[in-house]
Amino acid sequence: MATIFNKVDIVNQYSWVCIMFNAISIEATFYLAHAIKQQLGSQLEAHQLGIAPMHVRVLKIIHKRKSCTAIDIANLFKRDKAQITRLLKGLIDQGLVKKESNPEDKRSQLLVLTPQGKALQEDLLSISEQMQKQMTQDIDEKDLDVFIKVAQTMTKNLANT
Amino acid sequence: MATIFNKVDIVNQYSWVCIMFNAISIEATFYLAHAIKQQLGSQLEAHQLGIAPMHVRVLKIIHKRKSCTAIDIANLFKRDKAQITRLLKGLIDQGLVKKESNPEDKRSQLLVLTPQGKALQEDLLSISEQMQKQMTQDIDEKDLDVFIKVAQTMTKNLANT
DNA sequence: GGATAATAGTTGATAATGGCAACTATATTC
DNA sequence: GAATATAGTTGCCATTATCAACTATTATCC
Repeated sequence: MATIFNKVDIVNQYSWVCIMFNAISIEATFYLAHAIKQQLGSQLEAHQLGIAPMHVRVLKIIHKRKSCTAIDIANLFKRDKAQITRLLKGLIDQGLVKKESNPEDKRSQLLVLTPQGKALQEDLLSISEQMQKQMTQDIDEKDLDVFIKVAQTMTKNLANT
Repeated sequence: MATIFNKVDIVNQYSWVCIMFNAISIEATFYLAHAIKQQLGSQLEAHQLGIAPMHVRVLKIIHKRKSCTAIDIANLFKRDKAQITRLLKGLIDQGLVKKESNPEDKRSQLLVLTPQGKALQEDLLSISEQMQKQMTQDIDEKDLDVFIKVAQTMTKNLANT
């Protein structure tokens, strides 16, 4: 994983970007998303879980959503179904997910976690809770709530095209 | 570009993710980052500018930062210098950026926008202002400020490892 | 001033992410 | 029953991203 800068470096460089740029919320979002991805990647590597960040997100959906199909996941993540097919293949190859026939639609398969997948999901739950706790440290609960609501609204505003 | 869902779909699916997940701010960030990337990609394609989102961000840095070098950009974006070298090569190949020798360090080159690059940068400025305006529609100025500050804090918190 | 260590940038290799087009099998609509 | 739409797959390609090893140069140390 890449060298992670100490806080002074982050403060100085990030502040410069914020001062100099017009699209501050866009840049702030990109910075945060990149930092999350890097940290998640580091954690997955440190725990030697052998999966990538998008795999983690897919496993979560399968774990939580009943009667989950590939097109469900594609729709939830706004991704091309081809990409979801590939991500699922990787998880199936690693024995973490399996397909069951969908009694309601022969074209489609229901996705379920294997026992191994469920075990891994427990580890991932712990990791993401830990990350969430770390990144929200010293942030007011109300401010965090505003962050989530603003992010949600901006996502919707961008979809309105 | 992928089909962009209408608002009802986004509301329903996004709310489900928020309800079901534990790492809500992580998911909200990923959703927003993806939406921004897709919208930016669409705009770049619609305007037939022939560059990718990361190229846009690099051009902005070169435009704004005096005595800009590749390692500066790598540090600002927390990317591997190899990636920045490749991104710059693409921009140089397209005649948007050029290298000048750095009188202070023979290992290093100063990056400047060509007249063509400057012209493009004006278009990009307009596009990102437009996107910023669209995505921040109906959002209280104070809430937007909280969003940016919380994003900044979370980015720093993740760097603190 | 020379040896050693660190740095700026490049290249090779690889992985992760992402989308479009075309296809088959199946479901829906008219 | 024909036409249209959909779920999933595969081929192809692009974007993004990092690690390792390299060369040339700079900084540090003695």
